[in-house]
Amino acid sequence: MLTTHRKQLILDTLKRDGQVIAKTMSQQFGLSEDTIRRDLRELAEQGLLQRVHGGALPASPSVVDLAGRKLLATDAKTAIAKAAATLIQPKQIIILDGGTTTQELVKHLPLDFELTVVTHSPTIAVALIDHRNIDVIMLGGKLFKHSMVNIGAAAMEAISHIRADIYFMGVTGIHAELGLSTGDLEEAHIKRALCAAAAETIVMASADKINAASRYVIGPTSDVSTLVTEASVDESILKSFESLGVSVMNAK
Amino acid sequence: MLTTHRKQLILDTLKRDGQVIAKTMSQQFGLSEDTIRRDLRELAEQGLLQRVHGGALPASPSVVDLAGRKLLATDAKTAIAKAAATLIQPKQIIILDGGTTTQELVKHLPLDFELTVVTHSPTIAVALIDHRNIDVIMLGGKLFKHSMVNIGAAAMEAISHIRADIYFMGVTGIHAELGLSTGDLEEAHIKRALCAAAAETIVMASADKINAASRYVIGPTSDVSTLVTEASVDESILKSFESLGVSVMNAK
DNA sequence: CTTGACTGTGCATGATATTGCACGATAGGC
DNA sequence: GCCTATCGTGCAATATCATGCACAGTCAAG
Repeated sequence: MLTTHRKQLILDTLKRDGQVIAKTMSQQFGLSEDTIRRDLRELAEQGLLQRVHGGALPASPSVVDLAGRKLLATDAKTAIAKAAATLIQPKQIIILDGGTTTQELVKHLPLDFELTVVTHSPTIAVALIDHRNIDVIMLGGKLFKHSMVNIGAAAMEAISHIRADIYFMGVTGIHAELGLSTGDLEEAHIKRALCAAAAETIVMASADKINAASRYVIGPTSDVSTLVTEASVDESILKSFESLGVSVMNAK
Repeated sequence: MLTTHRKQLILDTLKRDGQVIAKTMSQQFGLSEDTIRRDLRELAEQGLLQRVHGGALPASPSVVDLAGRKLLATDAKTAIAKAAATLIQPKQIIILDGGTTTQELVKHLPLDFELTVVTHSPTIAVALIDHRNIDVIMLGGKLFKHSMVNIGAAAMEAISHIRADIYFMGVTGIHAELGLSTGDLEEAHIKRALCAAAAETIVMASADKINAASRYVIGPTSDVSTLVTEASVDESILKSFESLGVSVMNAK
């Protein structure tokens, strides 16, 4: 048996069962555990799986995923969301991204505010339950649970029928030269499309997102009409955004 | 068993029951309480749970609870949902309506169940957050807050691209002669379309829905393959359903 | 055909992780 | 305040791991 073939079988087993146990594999192939361990080590180096004591798990660790799901908004996020909420006029049509900051924004809208909200996040839709005068338009698609937003072709198609006043975008990074970025390719596509579907785009970003860049680019920073951020951000950096045509709003 | 896997199961139990008891877990895994305690300690260090005397509690209030608590389910509904859950096979594609009963059904699916769920209800989508092996496809549309489901032309269009194994339908009334009915015209349209998009339709209905009729008709009762209901319903009425080709399942 | 470099494998060895038990400390019920 | 269940820590036994090395098979150059 080719080692490449064996490694493929290990990956297949991992995909099927969600885990691989070194001992079981060694028995199955009739080889020593050492050999399997070597395979696992090599596959781990290639990032194809995650090594644990006794065997291996899929590369994207679900435990980390659970750990990363912090729904707690910081004070800064609350302040930013509150400031951003003042930019909304009654009866407008606005697009809301998923994410904790937009979630906070919803909390700062009066319960009888008149508005139409377009969103691809079921979490946002649920958060708007009690706002009796807000019409919610949901964009469908495949739910990307990491960010709790719908993505994929169906989402893109749905966006193409939308024309909104404001798009409130959440980003992983906003950089004067490198532009807007996020951690997932599909999400980047969706955000780009939403940006195009709205007359203006407002980015809400806490200090750690400013002049940071992530893996996938959404578009140039000049696409943004207003950036809402914290007061603690360096003046000169904000100036560089303003020179790109972005009006900066400081939440205190 | 991998220790990582065991920890995952502990977290699953915690999510499902809202608490974990060290003694119970040790018996379940056939390990000493010391080992469980060690696991709990480590998980607590990662902030994934909160350690208490005798076991552990969730670290932060669950999103599922926040969304689900508002709608309280009766004992009958719980029993019906539990029975209905047994009709689902792994790796199937199922359509879930909105409503309290389907919400209950979600709670009875194991957290590692493999499934594709199509839904037009953001509430259901949010409830499926922790089911790591369930792919969620959301159908967009205009959110009808009364039932928390997406309706309208966009929803209809999205449905036309779907082909599922089972559709779990919630109804306001199921009547031997008057058929299936619901309180909103748009919803009736959607339900009709979803019914056509699935190989079989399962209706979950508590006693008060049986032989009741509402304003808008979804379709004939013969469209239903299985009716899941309570034991308290009159035998002769259930017989009348069976003569229409509906197989009746009694949740006790 | 022979030789030597290379690869895949299994085994030995010391290192590390996991587990169960013992024992004293602590918490919670009454 | 007492009693019991639970807890944390240290320790020993076992399982699993990484590393180095030996051996067999492959392949290509000489």
